[in-house]
Amino acid sequence: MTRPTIHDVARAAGVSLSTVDRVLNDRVGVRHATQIRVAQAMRELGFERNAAAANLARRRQDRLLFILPAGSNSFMRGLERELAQRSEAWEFTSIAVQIVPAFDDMALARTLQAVDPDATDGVAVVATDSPVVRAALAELRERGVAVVTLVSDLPSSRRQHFVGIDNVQAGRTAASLLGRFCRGRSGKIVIVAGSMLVRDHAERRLGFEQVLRAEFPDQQILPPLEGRDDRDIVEAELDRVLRQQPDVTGIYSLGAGTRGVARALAGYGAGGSRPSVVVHDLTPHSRQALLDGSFDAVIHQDPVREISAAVSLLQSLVRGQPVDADAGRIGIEVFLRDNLP
Amino acid sequence: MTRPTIHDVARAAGVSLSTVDRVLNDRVGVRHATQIRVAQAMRELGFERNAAAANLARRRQDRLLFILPAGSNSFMRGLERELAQRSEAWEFTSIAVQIVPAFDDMALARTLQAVDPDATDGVAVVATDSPVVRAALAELRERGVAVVTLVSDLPSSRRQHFVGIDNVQAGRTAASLLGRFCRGRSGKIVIVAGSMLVRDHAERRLGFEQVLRAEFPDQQILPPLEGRDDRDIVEAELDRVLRQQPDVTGIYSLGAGTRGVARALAGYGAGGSRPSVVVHDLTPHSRQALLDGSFDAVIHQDPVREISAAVSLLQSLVRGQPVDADAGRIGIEVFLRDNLP
DNA sequence: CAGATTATGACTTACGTACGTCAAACCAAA
DNA sequence: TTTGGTTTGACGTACGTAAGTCATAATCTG
Repeated sequence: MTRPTIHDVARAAGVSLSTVDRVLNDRVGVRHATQIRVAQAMRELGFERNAAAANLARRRQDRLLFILPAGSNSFMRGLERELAQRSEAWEFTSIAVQIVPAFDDMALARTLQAVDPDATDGVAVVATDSPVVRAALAELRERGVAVVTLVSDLPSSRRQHFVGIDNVQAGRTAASLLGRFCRGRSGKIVIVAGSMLVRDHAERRLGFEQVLRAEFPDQQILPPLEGRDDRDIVEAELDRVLRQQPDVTGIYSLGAGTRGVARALAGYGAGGSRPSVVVHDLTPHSRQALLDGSFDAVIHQDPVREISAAVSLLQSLVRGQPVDADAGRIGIEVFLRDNLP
Repeated sequence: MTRPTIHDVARAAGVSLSTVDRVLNDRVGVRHATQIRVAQAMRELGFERNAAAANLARRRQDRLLFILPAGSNSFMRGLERELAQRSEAWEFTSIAVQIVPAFDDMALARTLQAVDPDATDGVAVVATDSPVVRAALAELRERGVAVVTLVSDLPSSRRQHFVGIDNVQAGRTAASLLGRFCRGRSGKIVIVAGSMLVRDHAERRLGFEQVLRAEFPDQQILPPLEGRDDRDIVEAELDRVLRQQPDVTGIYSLGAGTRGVARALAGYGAGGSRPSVVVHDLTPHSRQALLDGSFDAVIHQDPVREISAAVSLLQSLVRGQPVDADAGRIGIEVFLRDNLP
């Protein structure tokens, strides 16, 4: 009827509460045979540790730190807002946020070095890809701090997990959509990126070109524009290309210069002749562009899920609990005008 | 530093623990002025009730019941599996599942009448739209049981909330996709439904036709097939239509006969001339069809979110906590071959 | 102002687990 | 048998809140 407690386990296994506790929390001083007996009893009774009571008794607080890039990037600001709003939503966990200059690996490395291992149990970091960052991250792990990367990964570093979407898949998804949208109108496709030095952008481009080349060979991909996630640069560059190339059928914006894309397209009006447009990240601006029909689709990663996945993953790591290999994987969302949340 | 407790609140407000408890749990016997003082102190200290401790002390179990239709519908079986697997995942909540014949309003009404209000605090039901169901549901509410509808709504009934996707929006999304996929190839669009007597199917059709008529007027919508969610009927009917109408450019399957759609399309091979296909609900079969290229997109509702939204909504209702008006709204997901989870 | 009523305080027990201390029991080797 | 180590049990306190009892203080009623 009611859930079994450690008392029930103790009785069933014929041992004392202390021994059950020792087994449950991997403490030393239990003979192997006894361990087996207790584990057996737990299985038979279907015992599950009451997490509420456990957390209450263990008056530990997990202290987590999130390191995010500065700048006007709507997505990053969304993560920050989410962290601020829900910082009290996790039991027995305190969350700090630190903002560092964007695209600045030295600054990020310095910040990582300055993390106090005695005041921080785990770190989630939006990684800039660079050797100094890798080194600082490894050192942090040496000092016993759990580390996961967020949004943009740093593979073959000592980070324990990555939390975010699969950016190659995201690029492939964009190509599947845009290719279908442009079918029957062969022409040129423009890719608008932030910078190919950022890992997630490079991966998105890779996936996009894979699929478009293989499945929609009548579309020609132009060399990518690098807009540095700046709306003015993006607008100017894209405007130039659209003037030079009259037969652009599709635009894929894989970075954060979305407002620039919308402005460069303003000339087309509502006519059916404008290029099909797929961009990343749902923001007030991309939402508006979907609604007024200037964008066709938005590929999105949900900040809410991203944050909660990062928090629970770090909690598990810090508490030494086992974690799934793909625990940090966030789904890629596709929004059209009609399924906006 | 550490979170304030009721002790801190008591001290700050100059009252006893008992009084704080009385205020916190809306018990009688506190003068209004005192209430204000305590509430003020809570606000100033930023007090938040420790849910773990509260649940531990209040040894209540919320007893919830899920009523699902029988049959081979993959989506419903997915919900059932999810409930079975995670029935222990919610603290202080026990979950029971009851299966009733599908599309059978009398059976559903009888089941609702048989619910024991002394053993059940809340019910989530996949509603069949019918007066007897409405009546049984109203009666259940009279007897003090919280009720939400799941997946398929029953508006203007006494259910307190609906948990699921907005099915009109889902239909609109399908049309946005399919219309774009078929652009440049004007022709006929086939809608494959389960039954127009089921509310969610009717709503999806409505949304689909709205958008397709308004934005893609060169496509002609054929009268909907009613396949009763049966793969064999769907296959036969669709096969017949595809033979009679040579210029079908798109298919929208809004019910659960997905396997039948795949089989009817088998004749087309991998050529580019097959109709574009959008179906509902990600299942092993629709996933396979996406992967081998016979479907273009899947509109999905996530059973995991559906269940957890229903559980936490019912918990709030049962515990008398305030709930958001749109707390049960689940996002509409779009899957292509490349963003499959 | 007595008496009734209401508001408040003081205190207790309980929830299920963590964690510490101490002593007793057990076991193996000397 | 003694010694020294390991394993186990008995017990207590703590976590923050819920919920109860009972006494007393404050306030209202007539």
